[in-house]
Amino acid sequence: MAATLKDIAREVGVSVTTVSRALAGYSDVAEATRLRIQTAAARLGYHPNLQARRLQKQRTDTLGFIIPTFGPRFSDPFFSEFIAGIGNEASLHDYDLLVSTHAPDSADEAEAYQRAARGRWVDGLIVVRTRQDDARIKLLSEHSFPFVAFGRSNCEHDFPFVDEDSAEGIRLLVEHFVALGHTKIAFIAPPSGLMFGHFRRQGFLDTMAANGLPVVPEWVGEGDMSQRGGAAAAEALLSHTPRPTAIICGNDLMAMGTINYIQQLGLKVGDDIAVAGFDDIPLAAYVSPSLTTIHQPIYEIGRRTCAMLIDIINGRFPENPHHLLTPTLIVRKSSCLAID
Amino acid sequence: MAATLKDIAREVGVSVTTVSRALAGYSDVAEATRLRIQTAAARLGYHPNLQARRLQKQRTDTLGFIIPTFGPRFSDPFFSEFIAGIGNEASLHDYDLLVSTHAPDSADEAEAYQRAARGRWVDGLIVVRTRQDDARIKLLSEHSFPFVAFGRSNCEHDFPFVDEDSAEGIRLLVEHFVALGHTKIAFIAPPSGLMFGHFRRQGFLDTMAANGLPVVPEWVGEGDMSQRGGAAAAEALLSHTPRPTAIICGNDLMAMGTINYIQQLGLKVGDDIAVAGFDDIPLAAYVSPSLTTIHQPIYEIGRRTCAMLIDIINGRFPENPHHLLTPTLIVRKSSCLAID
DNA sequence: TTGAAAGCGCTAACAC
DNA sequence: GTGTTAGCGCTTTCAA
Repeated sequence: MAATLKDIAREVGVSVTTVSRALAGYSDVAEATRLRIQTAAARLGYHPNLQARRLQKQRTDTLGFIIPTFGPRFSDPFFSEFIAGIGNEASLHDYDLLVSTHAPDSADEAEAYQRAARGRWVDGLIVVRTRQDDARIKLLSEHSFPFVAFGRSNCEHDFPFVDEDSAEGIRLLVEHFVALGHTKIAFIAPPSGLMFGHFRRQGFLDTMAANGLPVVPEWVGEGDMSQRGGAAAAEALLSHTPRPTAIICGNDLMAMGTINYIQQLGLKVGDDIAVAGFDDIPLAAYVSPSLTTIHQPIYEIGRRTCAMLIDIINGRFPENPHHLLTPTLIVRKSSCLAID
Repeated sequence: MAATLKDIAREVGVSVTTVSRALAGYSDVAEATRLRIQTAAARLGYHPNLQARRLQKQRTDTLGFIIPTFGPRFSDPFFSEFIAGIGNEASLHDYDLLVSTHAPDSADEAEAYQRAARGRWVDGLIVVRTRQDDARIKLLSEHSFPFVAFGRSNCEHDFPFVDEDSAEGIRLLVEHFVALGHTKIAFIAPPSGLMFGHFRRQGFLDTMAANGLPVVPEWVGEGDMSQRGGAAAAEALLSHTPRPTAIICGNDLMAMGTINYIQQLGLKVGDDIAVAGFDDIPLAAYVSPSLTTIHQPIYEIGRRTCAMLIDIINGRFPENPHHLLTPTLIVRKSSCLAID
């Protein structure tokens, strides 16, 4: 069906080897021969069989990204932004990107990582949403399989990562509210099994303490990172008296759920209750009121993570394999309608 | 490094052939032998080399999805939702999903499709955002390369697709506004090079005519599907007098940009000016005012597209290769604040 | 029930 | 400059 080197060789009357070298641009081929070969290749519509090349070269020129997602869908804008980053960086370096989704910590997921680490499925992996005692990191580290994580972890292995200083981000948010005069500040944390959930929660507790503010247990909730989860956590928080006057949410999606719930109560966000999120997803500026949040350059993080991985795969181990990015506070109306 | 069939064969003292058959579950292997082989395989941590298997089997068990995107990023939630659909369906059938991004109609994109069609890069492709005289469809059809499109086209080839009846969706929107008493209705169309842009525009013109309403040229704009594009088009529309009282946007993102611009003018969306979108992205319900729109079950469409492709790859050509889905109107506040 | 041999399409070491 | 040979790891006739 598709033309092979053999077809070209037969056509031109040379050996398969010569064709291979001519097309690969080796210098030890007579220009005349190369020309005839190139012509024939073009005429036959030759494209190399990638499987064959990969088997021979013992590399797939493919990167893997296993999305840890519960349920059938991921509506989390984080992933699309991140995929765009790694995808574009990968194609810049002629790598393909293989994407699949598996529930976090499922047998399914473990199997996928096994396959990657042992089956030459891909040349390297990108790991996101790092977890406490992350089994993925353990496995890959033990197999010395190339990978880069978005997120730190608490395991004994040292591994390359890009991460954002989540605790610092939360600190900015808390101090923003303190500066606005708030003292009754609530927090809706991401799941603490996730490392960034842990860091964000810790950042909240530390900054509250540093400012001499009390942490009311009823004002510290937890949500599953979705709008629905945010709304549910907000409902729980706000059913207690006295109410907090400000709510920091562990991510933007939960902040949107929170805003929605507050509005249902007939209260005014940014006036009666201040709200902030974390991530600065593209729509954060468009919801109403617009969302005060911490900017994470997800696209850029994706690119850097991917670039680092490609370096590692090609034996260029980075001098500094631990990138910790400094977050930026984005003040919008949800924290105070009067601002701006 | 990684264990191969040969390693197991040496270990157990049988031939590679026997190991292969034992592991593949063939019945012509003595149970005792199989057991020894399985034990050895487990102990050595054997995982088949996928490249080798693929080369031999002449199939990759991989599906390709080339995202047509301008610029460095795709913040369009459509893609993440769609990828989730195809990704999950693919993994259900043990297919991998290869994702890459290329600018529509670029040389780059053409090359990627060539590679797919001729280089045994993937077993089949999913094509989205079909275009007028779509070169991708032409190429794949001529090579009889398995693919399924999300969207129809105007080319001479007959090909399998899943699509939504965009014209019908717009009809629902126009008649919704007509029922609310609007007569001055504007439209911000998606690029007409895109087939759904064409259908949506046509749906608008037809329904306006059917209702005896004038189509004012200044009230028909076009945007690039982004918030920014929507805001720009809205600005152009609203600079004319008289102003329209309702604006139908070709997608939700543009509707959000439009809403934003209207609010900047100090006007009230759903009161001074009614706005509607198209797609029902997850956040449509969360923006303020919530967005009247046409629901497209993107996730489900992704799944069906993918399922159809897998059927085709495996020689099960569908009885009906043309799925046209009926859209649903979702009425929210942006079309009329008074409505629930 | 098992093994030998061939071949998927490509690359690379080595000879000529 | 070019060809011969071998081999990547696997599956699959075909014999034994």
